[in-house]
Amino acid sequence: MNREIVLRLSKYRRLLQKLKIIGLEKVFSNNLGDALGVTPALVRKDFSHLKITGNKRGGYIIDDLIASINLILCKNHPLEIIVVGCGKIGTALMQHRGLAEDGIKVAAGFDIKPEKISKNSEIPILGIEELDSFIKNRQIKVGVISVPESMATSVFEKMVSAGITGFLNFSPVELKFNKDSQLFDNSNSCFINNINLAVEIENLFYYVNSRDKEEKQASN
Amino acid sequence: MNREIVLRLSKYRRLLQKLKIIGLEKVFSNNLGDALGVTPALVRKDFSHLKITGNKRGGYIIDDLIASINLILCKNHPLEIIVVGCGKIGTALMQHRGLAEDGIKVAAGFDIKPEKISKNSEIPILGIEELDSFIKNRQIKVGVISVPESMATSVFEKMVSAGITGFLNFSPVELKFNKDSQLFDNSNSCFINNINLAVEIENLFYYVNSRDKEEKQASN
DNA sequence: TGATTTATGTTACTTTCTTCACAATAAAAT
DNA sequence: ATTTTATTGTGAAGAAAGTAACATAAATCA
Repeated sequence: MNREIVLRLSKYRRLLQKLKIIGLEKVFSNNLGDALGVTPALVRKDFSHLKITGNKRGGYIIDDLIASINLILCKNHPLEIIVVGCGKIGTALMQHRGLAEDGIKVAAGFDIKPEKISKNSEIPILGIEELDSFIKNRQIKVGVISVPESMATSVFEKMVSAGITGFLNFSPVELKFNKDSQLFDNSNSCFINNINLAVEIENLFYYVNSRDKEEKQASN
Repeated sequence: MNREIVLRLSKYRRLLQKLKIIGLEKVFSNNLGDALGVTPALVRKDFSHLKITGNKRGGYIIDDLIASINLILCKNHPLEIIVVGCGKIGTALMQHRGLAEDGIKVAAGFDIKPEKISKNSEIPILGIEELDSFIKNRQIKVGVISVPESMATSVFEKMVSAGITGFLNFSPVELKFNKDSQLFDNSNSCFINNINLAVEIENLFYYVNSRDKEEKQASN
């Protein structure tokens, strides 16, 4: 399934939970569309695609929707991740309330610096040398990379070989899965979400400035 | 211009600077395509779209490419941003090396808690009450929102009315620019990049798990 | 100088995602 | 019971982004 649909599912889910708390029981494609800024037709198509069916003139039952989406997003058991690189961003992520609120648990952090290690914290921080065994023992599948640029590729390869298949990468290196590489056997492939904060901000500046330019032209 | 193209431009730029440091002078669409994981045709199309022209059989001159992209991305003057909400994520961002390395300067942070305020730090942290005047005086156009969910909308509206038009939003609220709202005059519109970390991780779990399911089916 | 090689620039194609539009149908109203 | 209303579900149209392919032209080589 398309990444965009899956992202929308997460957002529908968040919204539906809020509506439920408020006390609503049914919701229309129209409402969900407004909240997400998409057309109601797309909402209905998303649901139809997932075999979720509503009621003519009655909309969708919120509880049913949440249940269906939970099933698809595997939200019925806790989602365990690790964070590799406990610098500012890594630590911020480990302590981020939003994750826990959404049922995501950070099983451990890892760092190369001995002074960062604290095995008995609520979320333990372990040395890189324990990375491989931890991932294998706990069967961790998803990890965050928040190490400096120079370490990113080697950390990535360690994580892949230990069994991680989903990556959220905050290092500026554009990680990509190279099927041709000897390192990875073909049966494996992995999913990488590269978030480069500088690039995201640069991108905003482009649009802000291009709008300013347009306005200047328009005023001439 | 399409968001995807602009993101690729940032990535080309990063790469080109590295190639330049190594000592290269020319580069082929092929090289850039490999590095970014796209087809060479798309690289050429991107450049052609930007009126950047190469040399038949000779590829593109790296210096020229960098200069053209810098112009488009406004990288010839420092890009000043503010960070509103100096919790874990906000602070991590303010001190993030990657931003400075890419010519992005955090002009100030803002927080509601008096104990966080420190007007004389290298990057000052000011109270929310100074937000409006600071944005207006310094003509800041781009801001990061890293406040708790409950504050996000009100902070967003304050920033819009002070003149911010580009937003990187880490709060779980899906901010969107509502033209119909009385709050915003129609001549303004703004660019919002919502990054919901929990949603990004959920998304990875979906793919990781769906691959596992496929494998189980295949083995039956 | 002419042939050959190699990378660009661009047109046409393909694919993928979204919106439009409307038939189907369930609930509500009369 | 019949009509009206409101919302779903979906097939067809449209838009957008990326790929493939090839004519074009510069550089090299003979």
